[in-house]
Amino acid sequence: MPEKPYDHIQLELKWHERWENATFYKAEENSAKPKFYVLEMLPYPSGTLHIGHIRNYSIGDALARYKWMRGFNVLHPMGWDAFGLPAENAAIANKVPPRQWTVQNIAAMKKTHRRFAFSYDWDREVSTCEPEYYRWNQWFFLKMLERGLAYRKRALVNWCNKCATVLANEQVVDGCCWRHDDTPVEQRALEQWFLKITHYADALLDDMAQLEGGWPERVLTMQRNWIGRSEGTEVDFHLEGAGTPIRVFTTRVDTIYGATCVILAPEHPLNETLLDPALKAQAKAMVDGRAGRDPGDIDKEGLFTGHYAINPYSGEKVPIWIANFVLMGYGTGAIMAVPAHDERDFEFCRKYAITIRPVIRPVDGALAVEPGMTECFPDYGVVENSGEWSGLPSAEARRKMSAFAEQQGFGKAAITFRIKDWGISRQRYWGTPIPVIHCTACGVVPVPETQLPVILPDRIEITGTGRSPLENVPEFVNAACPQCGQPARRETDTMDTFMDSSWYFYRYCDPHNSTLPFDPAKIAYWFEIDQYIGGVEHAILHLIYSRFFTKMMRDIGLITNNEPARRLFTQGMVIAEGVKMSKSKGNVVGADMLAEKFGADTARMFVLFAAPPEKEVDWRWEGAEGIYRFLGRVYRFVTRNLPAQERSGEADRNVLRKLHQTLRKITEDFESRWHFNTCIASIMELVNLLYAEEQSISATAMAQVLQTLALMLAPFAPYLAQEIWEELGHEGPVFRQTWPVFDADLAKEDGAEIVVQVNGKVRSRITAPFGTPQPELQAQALADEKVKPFLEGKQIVKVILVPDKLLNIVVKP
RNA sequence: GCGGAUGUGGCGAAAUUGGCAGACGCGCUGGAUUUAGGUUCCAGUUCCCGCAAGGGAGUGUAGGUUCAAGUCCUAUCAUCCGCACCA
Repeated sequence: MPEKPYDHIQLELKWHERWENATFYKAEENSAKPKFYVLEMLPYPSGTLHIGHIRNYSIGDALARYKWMRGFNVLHPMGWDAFGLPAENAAIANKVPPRQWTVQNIAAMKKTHRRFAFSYDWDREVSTCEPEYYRWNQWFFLKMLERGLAYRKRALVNWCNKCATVLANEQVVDGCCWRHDDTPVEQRALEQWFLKITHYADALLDDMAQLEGGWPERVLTMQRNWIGRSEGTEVDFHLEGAGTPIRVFTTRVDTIYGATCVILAPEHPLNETLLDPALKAQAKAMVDGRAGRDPGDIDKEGLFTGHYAINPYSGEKVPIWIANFVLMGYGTGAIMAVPAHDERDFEFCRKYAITIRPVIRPVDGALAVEPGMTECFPDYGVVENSGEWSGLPSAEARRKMSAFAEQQGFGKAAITFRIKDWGISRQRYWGTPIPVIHCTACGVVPVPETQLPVILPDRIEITGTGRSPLENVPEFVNAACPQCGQPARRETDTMDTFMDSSWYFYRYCDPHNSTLPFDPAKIAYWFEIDQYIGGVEHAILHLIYSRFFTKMMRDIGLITNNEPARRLFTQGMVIAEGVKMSKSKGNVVGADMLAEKFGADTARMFVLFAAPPEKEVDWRWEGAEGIYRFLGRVYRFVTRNLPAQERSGEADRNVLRKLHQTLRKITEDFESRWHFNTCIASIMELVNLLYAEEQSISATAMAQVLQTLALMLAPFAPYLAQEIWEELGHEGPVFRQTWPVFDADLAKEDGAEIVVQVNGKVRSRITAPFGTPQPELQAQALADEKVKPFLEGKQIVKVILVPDKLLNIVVKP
């Protein structure tokens, strides 16, 4: 048959229509097959998919299709992280209600999704802004409230005056609001709802052992740092005279005899009673002065309070200072300064001429001498000049001195975490309403479960100024107290949208359940997620919240797994012609643009081909043309060889060998490292060989090759693979066929090609049967015309053989 | 400042365990097809010398280990990422 031109538009359109109502991406409910849950991070419905999304989904899609072909019952769902501030901003800018804006965007993006034919089970689609979904956010909130895992407290939050709202930490850029880069963010004390993630701090840290190997080390390290567990001692320094003692946290209680002052954070509550008005003002200025600034370029500043405290070990009287480098948010908000053994304390005490007293000497050295010290000695060593503790090694002193503090009642061993409880209150409209009611008589009353969901009202005016938009909706705000029935006020804050994404992947398992967030039996079947794929930018926030939710759900008794995902893969970014893509640069490569220019197959295959998936990809249009050419080459070759013609068959062995080598490579890569770039390259090599040998391939071999080629392409280029599958006379979806098995014997070379080196330099190559022993190879090599000149007049020192690979003759003059 | 990753042709990259550096693709050059352009097909393409055969050099830089180093070790530079007064 004459070859057909590769008309990707017609070809993709044809299958697009035929697949419109296809059911073959549905996960089976009761299956005898082993299950495989592959998940890509759900997108925010901004309105368009870009090349970065396409990369993420192409990786997941290739894996899902491969797993199907390997006989797994695959769950491959998709949804929308549909709440969030951009919808509100759009509402202000374009006067479009957030819901309408969001729903339109989802429709547009779903269309693009379908165009790319990603293999999702759309029946399980989840959109987090729908009451059927967010009611379970509220349900989880109530469960946490019952267990004391959700609580309300006054806390400092980031506040932007121009937005008149709280900002999340990640919306503070260089100390200013992300929307107003001329407006410094203020710290304001507000009543906020918190989730007690710190309750699970140890579990989150310890269970990382289960993730080792399955999650990127980088992500685990980032989480470990974020949780920031540190073991130390809390010690009370009593005030000289009366007053609440100052509790400090230190990891180096062994250095406490070297403590020459106590330093409080400028916002430490004790300052209220300790400071006179003038000093209070200075302390306040200190707090404001460091707000949002890069800690690296803030100079250490402090002031003496005029008060003294007593070191409980030595009985020594030390001055109490306030300094800007002591953080209220960590430990107890107060430290003992040991300038001789801590870099920051050293810098501070030098500046203010506070005594520096060495008390730790290096194990094999002498105690430093002051005055004259130019740097501190922060390492462990041997304790000196410390009363009864002198002579002990640091580690032992830490233990014994902690125990002593506890015995004497002025302190204890303590563990401090860097991670803080998760503040989830947002003074915004487009989010999940927090299901509580404020009653003047009963206080804060949870909305009863039976009254869920608390529906977010649609009729609302968003101006972008003033208070939370919900406060202006009387029919929302005014409610009866569930306890006493008297008129009360509904909470108008909504939840952080990270709530939504913390458990959506559970909902996929049972998306239409109206009595529970999901049926535990279904979770027991599908979980853990076998492969989660997404960007590394979520390493901390989303991925730590998700792990927290999983532990909370386990403790409620809903699930039995400890962790949400067994394996996590973080794909690299996509940049455009060397620079980061961004709306402001106008260089965002949109998915629809791609589909129009080259078709979905080319676009998704190119992002896989351009680099291994964990690396950054540089999008270049010319590069994509190469893939387009390749797909055309495949299609033309297949169509002109149908039906296969009887030819000599001289090349059969060669071609079949290459075929099985290719198959082996792709199979092994899917099972291990996912270097799809080299997988695609090896298919190209195969096709290049087919072009070269076209006239010498028998009909039998040709049929075999074409069929396997279609199957191998199925995970990467589903449209083309399907079209070929049909041209070959088959029915049904190609990606539901069985993945072909490679034949190790067919893949084997006929014999070994052995590189002959002289002093490590390649001089010749010889062929020999596999396993030829050294003496024979050596004889052959020594007789080789290309090798001889390099041996002349030289003495052979030794000969090294790497069996079936290489022979190195070492000579000297 | 601390921690991590990366550095290979004009470009994206490959080399999975110390054993042929540059697979595959882009771009470029030449040829065939075509009225021409495009498409398609074929060949060439790390650098230097050479008509060629061939030779020499070469994986950020400088050393080292080894018969053999892109790969291991030491130092150093650059880029990117993360953390950053965490007591």
